[in-house]
Amino acid sequence: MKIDNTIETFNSLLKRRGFIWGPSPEIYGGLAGFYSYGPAGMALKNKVLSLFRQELRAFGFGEVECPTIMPEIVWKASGHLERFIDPVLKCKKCDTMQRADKFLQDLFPDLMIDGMSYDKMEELIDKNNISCPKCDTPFEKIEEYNLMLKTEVGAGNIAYLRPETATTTYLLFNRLDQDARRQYPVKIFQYGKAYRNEISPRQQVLRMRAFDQFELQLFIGKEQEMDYEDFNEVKTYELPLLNWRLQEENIDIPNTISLEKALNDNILKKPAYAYCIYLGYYLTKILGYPEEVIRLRQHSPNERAHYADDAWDLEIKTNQFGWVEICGIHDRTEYDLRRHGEFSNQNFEVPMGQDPKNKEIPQILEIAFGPDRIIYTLLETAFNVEDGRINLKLNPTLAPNTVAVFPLVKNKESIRKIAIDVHKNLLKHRISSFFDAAGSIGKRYRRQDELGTPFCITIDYESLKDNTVTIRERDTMKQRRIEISKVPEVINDKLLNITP
RNA sequence: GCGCUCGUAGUAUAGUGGUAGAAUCUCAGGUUCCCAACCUGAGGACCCGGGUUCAAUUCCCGGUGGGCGCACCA
Repeated sequence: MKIDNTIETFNSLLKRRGFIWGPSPEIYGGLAGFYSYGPAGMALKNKVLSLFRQELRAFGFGEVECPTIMPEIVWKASGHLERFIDPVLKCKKCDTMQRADKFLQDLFPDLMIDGMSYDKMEELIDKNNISCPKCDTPFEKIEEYNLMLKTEVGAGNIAYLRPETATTTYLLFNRLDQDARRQYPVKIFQYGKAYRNEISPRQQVLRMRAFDQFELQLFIGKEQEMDYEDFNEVKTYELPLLNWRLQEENIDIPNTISLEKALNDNILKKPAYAYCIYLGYYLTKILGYPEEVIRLRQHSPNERAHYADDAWDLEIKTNQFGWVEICGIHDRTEYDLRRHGEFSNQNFEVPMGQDPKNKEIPQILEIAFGPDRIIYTLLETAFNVEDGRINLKLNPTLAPNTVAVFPLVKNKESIRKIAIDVHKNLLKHRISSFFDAAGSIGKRYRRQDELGTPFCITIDYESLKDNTVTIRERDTMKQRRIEISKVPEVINDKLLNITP
């Protein structure tokens, strides 16, 4: 097939090299919105997750894991049952579907549609003889479209697959409060699957019906939010911020300013929230995205989720899909804990300051990553074609294979033997090494370039004489000779120099 | 979900009312060796179901999946 610098070449690479396959199950024709990761994709994903876990330990976060299915009451309390079910109007004739509330709001800008009952909406439709905008046929009655996947647990207990991991983390609040010995902020993250019954999933893994979330939560006091110690360490960092007022003026170039200035200019309100924005940006940056493809975009007030007081998306610029949200940073206030306290009859007020009598429900700040979107955008931004050669310029620490080892020729037993020894020694040092003897040496280099392997070791005739091998770097294709005994050490050194 | 459009080896494609052709790929053997070389041999596909027909991968209908547009996107 043709190798050129196009999105088609990239899309076929994803499949050919075992990054992403689907929709799954492919042999049965596939189900829209479900994808599988191949070995290369999974290796990359695992390396991203490991890096995140390692970093978050350093930032003082603990990890939890909760069930992906929760009873109905949880989603009543969280507000998802109400907000994730959309009223829809279907035309009797042409089957066009409209979202009832939005449709009516557009027709009656002066009425307050939000919160109106379905009966009231029907009444409004009847009174005004509203019909399908396409074919002028009357609508069917309002139906519900539930974005949550419903299931039954045991006999007849209604439950839902979680539409986000965050809520399940909040349900542990009283445990976490004790576990952390009331040392606020309590910092917790959860990684796992979430499910949404998207009406029309498109854009590959960017909008799946079963997807990963990696969500960080800060449980924090109201006062602490405004006077947050850790913020001082990061306040001078400059971040590309595109606030909603800029967007309203049709400006889509972010303002790169320090967090301190953003607070002073009232773009951000709370130092602790600003810190979360920094943390989201930091975790994104260490994955190796170039600066120019990252921006932080604020939601306008009517774009925000039902629980959010402020919301910023961390977006990556892609060729295929434009700006893609890979992380959402939300100020969820005390909404979630208040609701779960109410619905479960628990008292979630805890003393947050010096005075044990002064109790409050903690605020929640959330940093929610979509690992699948990370994988896609990492691959797309790393994809390069240079003179007909595909080079996947992944961050070397994240590449599926760290090293590949080749015998220069496959039919010289002495050379092959050394190559296998070098390969095994690398594995012994727990360095991801891949052995390949098939095809010409050039072809083997190219195969690894397509996987983003940063280093290739080749054993040649000279190796037989002086115990040295060549190490070739992916981006420059330059090579130099090093001693066989030093191979793992050299690789580790190189990785260390690149690691953030 | 609606409309338009498309679905052929792993990948990207040609083509046909009488079951497919080249490329690349994969495997084996040979040869060469530091950037997709060459030779020999082999392997591999018409999205699913129904209909029309003597015969359907091809035509029709339905489903399903992709792309685009509309709607939706916590």
